Amino acid sequence: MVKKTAKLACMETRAPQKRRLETRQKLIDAAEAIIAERGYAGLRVEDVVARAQVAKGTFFSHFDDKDRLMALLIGQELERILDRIAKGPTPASIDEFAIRLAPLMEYMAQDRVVFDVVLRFSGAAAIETTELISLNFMHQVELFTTWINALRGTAIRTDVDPMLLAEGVHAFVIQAMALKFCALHNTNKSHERLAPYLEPWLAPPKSAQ
Amino acid sequence: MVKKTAKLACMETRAPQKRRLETRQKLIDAAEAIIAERGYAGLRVEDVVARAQVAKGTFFSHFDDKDRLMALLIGQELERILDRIAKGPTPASIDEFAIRLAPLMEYMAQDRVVFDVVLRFSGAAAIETTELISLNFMHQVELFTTWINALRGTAIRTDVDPMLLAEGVHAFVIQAMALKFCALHNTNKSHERLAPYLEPWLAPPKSAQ
Amino acid sequence: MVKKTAKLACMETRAPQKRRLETRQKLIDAAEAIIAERGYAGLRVEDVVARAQVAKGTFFSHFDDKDRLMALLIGQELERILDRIAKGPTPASIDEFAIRLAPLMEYMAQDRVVFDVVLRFSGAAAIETTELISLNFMHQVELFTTWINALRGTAIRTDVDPMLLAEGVHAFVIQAMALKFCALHNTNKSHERLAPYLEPWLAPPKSAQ
Amino acid sequence: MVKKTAKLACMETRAPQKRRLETRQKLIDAAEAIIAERGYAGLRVEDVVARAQVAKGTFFSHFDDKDRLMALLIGQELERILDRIAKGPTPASIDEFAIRLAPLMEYMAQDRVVFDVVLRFSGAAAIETTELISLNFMHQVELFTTWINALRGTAIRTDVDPMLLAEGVHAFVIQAMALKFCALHNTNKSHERLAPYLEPWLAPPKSAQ
DNA sequence: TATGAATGAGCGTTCATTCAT
DNA sequence: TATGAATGAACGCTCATTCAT
Repeated sequence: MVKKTAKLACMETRAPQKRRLETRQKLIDAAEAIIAERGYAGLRVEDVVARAQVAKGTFFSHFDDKDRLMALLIGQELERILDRIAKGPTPASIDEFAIRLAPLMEYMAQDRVVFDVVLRFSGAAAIETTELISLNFMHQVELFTTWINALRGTAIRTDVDPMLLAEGVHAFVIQAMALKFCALHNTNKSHERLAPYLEPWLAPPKSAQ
Repeated sequence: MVKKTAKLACMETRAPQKRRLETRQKLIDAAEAIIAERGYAGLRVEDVVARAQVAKGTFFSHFDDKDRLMALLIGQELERILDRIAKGPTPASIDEFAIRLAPLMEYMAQDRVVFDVVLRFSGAAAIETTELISLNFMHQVELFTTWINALRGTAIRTDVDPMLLAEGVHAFVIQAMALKFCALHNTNKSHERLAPYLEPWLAPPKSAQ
Repeated sequence: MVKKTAKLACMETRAPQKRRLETRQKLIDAAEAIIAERGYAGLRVEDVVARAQVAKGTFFSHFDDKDRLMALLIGQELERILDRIAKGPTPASIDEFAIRLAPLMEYMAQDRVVFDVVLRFSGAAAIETTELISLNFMHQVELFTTWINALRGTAIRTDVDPMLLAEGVHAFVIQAMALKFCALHNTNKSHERLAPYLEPWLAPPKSAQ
Repeated sequence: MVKKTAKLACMETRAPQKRRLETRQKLIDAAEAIIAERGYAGLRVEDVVARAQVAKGTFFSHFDDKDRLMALLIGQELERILDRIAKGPTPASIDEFAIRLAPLMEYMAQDRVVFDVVLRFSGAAAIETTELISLNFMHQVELFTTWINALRGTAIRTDVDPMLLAEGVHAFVIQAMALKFCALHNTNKSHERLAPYLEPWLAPPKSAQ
């Protein structure tokens, strides 16, 4: 799996030429079109290059890997979704918290392939922090922390560090996504899978045990 | 991908003959031996039948699929591990709770292949509840509930339904397993990934906010 | 392909028991039903025995071979068709001759499998004259000879032995059937493939060259 | 059975590169060598690629199918045989006509596999006229017509269109080939199977009935 | 840079036939 | 007799990736 001729990170590369960028975009466009038609699982390098009117080798001169392209595409989409969520109002309750996250979860759980890529690239492979998916995860925790701080003391408990709570939320999001693929817990709405856990996780303890 | 001559669920199938069961066991034994030697990723149908001294056609008359066999093997192993855990003493604290689950998590996270199969067969594909992995997940929740009930009122909060707590624990287990493949959260011990979340999740609320 | 324990032809076999005959008939019925549904190419031993509610081995205790069963089925059908043709009036012209043979040709050319079996069992394998298809071929030549004799001197030439002519006709029938599978000569009606050859073959020579 | 990524007929395919042609030839050569050693029935894809020192995938990127390769090989051989026949002198009699065709018939009837492939690819499957076997059949009729024209008026009748006669001859050739597999008519020499039919078919009518 | 031919290991499948019970 | 589990050799196919031009 290790690329033999990995480009050195420090290598001074002159600005990519216009033609190269165009080719890259053609490939991305082709891939997105195919995904729109056939889903992520239906994405095949062969089809991408055919659609982009480009040779197979060209693909691999632009993307190390098919998975790398997917990670890029998925990362972009995650950012778009998170942006849209961030632009909305801060949730006023825990329930709303869950609801606001629905689009993110829906997207991640839509497809086994997305799920796989998200997991793979959110972590291990992502030491180079250029990986969009990893960045997005950080953005998610940041957003959650903001929200938690806003509700802290009212709807949200104060006995746990907001950051840890945020990470926990993120964990629940991932888990709820994973459970999408698990019939045992499969209710229809993703936020309905999330909320039951969010409540005891975030709510302030009832006064008396 | 639909099996052409799938056996009808309602079909009168008389009990398999002794020889059939023996052959099945030979296949399973062969597969386990190969996995022990070369790991799950090194399992090849061709080797299994060679080792079991059985024809390839026989393999496919017993298991739909290589993945199906793996799901069976992994399911068995999960049961074995869970049994061992269940036989041990009830954990006395939340930390111990996490520690006791380590073997389960270690096994599930040992290998991407196991991880994949567990996820795939725990859920979607497992509408047929014959799937061992699904069953094992239920067993896990049962065990957790027992433990939670045992600690309820002392180490564990009483303001949340034990069953829901148990499901939450299971969710954290899965998530921690997933995070094994995620460098950002990758600490060495699996229970160390689990514990930070288990504490606020299970512990009784501190007396005053 | 040679059966190891072929039954000796001279073996005194007691009359088959009723149950055996019933099983045999169940198999034949099942096979015919499947052929009606899926064509000869779709006939699989597995399905036959399933439909007949009989074990696989039973099939082979009744028919040496799948092909043997097919030869039986096809032979029966050929006899039925030839009988129907023979019951009709003697053709009054060469064209009619061709037309009268259409049902036979249509049946034989309907399907590559039928074609194959007919060829195989009309000849080589058919040294045991019990083979229905071989017998049917003889019946065909007999019928043709009758017809040729009826028209001899009027519509049909007298300079060639009627028997040879009959064999030639049979040859043309087979050939026209074969040509069904050959696009170059593929006109719609089988008798239209036959007639052009029958005319110069059977017609009396025009008085003067 | 429909190829998933069948190349569109209209697709702009630039001329294949030299290397591709060489590989193709390697495959063909390997196949021919194997056939020479083990006969058509002994041709196995695995052996072909092994001998050609080429990957299995490569085979299928060159030929849809094992049968397709065979059709090519057989078509080539038929052309070679027909060329040799065409280079010889025009037959001087009907008997010679039959004799001259012997090599063609011998080749086609040598082997059930060849016979099958010839029939399958001469016809139905051969709508794409690229199929060599179909082309060869046309070439045969052309050659026969030339011969018939040469003998017309002396050894061959004038009351039937030469082209129709030629097609009839071709039909007889095919039929004689088919009858090779039919014991009832199985004389040793193929032209001896052909001649009896050729005589009344081609000869001028005797002066008086 | 771009090209596109080649790679290659293994999977899933087929199904008539055999044979021990 | 009937049973049905097992056989087994090959085929077709996949498709991301490599690499020489």
